[in-house]
Amino acid sequence: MEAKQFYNTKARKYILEYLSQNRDTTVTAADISEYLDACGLSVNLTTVYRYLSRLVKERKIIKFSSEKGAGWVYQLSPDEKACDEHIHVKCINCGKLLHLDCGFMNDLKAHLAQKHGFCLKCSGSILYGLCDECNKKDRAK
Amino acid sequence: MEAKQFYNTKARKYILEYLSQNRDTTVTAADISEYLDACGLSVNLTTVYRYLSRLVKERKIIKFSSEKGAGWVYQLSPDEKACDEHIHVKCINCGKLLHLDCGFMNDLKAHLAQKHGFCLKCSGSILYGLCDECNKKDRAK
DNA sequence: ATTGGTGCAAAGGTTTTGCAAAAGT
DNA sequence: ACTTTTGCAAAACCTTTGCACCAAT
Repeated sequence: MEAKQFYNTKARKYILEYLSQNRDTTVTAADISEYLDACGLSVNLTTVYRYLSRLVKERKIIKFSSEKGAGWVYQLSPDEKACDEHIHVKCINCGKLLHLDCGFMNDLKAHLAQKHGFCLKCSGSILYGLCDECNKKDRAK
Repeated sequence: MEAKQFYNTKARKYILEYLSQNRDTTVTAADISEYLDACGLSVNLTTVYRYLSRLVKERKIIKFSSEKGAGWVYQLSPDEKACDEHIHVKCINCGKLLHLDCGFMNDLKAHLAQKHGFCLKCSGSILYGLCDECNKKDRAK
C-alpha cells in the first residue's frame, strides 16, 4: 500500500497561504473562505472544511474548540515542536496564540502531577488573557 | 427598582439538582435534559437553555466552550471563590473538572506576565489531562 | 391580577456527508 | 485513464428567539 497521491490545487495553495500568514493566530473556516473570496477564488466552504480536516490528520495544523462556543478554530502547527508538549495561551483581544514552549511547562506539569495527581495532556489546552501589545494599548486609553 | 421576582418551578429545581450532583464535572444542556426525562419531567430544551443563561448571568454557574467544538458545557461555580481567579483543569476521560485554586496560580500568572508579557484572564481557560483515578485505571490495564 | 416561566415552531449558525461532475497527474 | 478534489444540496447539530399560553406569587 502506497502513500496517497496529493494533487496541487489553487484552493489548497491559498488556504495554506492564509494559514501561514496567520501562524500566530487561530482562524476559522469562515475566515479562510473570506480570504479566498478576496483573492478572487470561488471555493466552497465544504472544500475548506475538507482540506482542514485533512491537514489536521496530517498534523500540519491544530484544531481548537472556539471560545465562541460554536465551531472550531485552526492554526498552523509550529514546525519544530509537537503541540501536545506545551500549552497554548491566547489573547482575547487580538487573537494571538502563544505556544508556551519554555522551561516553565515542566514546572506546570510537575505541579499538576505532584499536587493534584493530574497528568497534563497539552493538546487542545488553551488559557486566555491579554498579550503584551494589547495590554499596553489598554493602558494607553 | 427592585430585584426581579423568582418563581420556583419543578424544572428549575431539578436542573439545579443535576448541576449539584455533578459539581465536579461539566455538563451539557442535553445531559440535563436527559436527567429531567429520567425524572419523569417533560421539560423543553429551550427551557433548559434559558435557565442556564440566567444562571450564568447570576454567576451561579460557569459556561465553557465544549472541547467537542460544538456548543457549551456548564458547571456550578464553587461557592466560595470566583472562577475567574483560577484556571481549570479537566480530565478528558471522566470529565472531572478541577478548580486550580492554589498558590501555584500565582506562579503561573507571574511567569506569564514576566516572561511572556501576558496577562492571564482565567475565565474560560481550561487545560486538559488525566485525573488521578483515570490515570490509575489506565495503568491497571 | 400580575409577573415570570414554558412550549412550540422556526430560524440561525457551523460542520458533515453523499454523489456526480470536474480537475490534476 | 486513473485518482483525487470539488460543488451542490441536504442533513445533522446545537443554540437562540418570538409569541401565545400557562403557572407561581
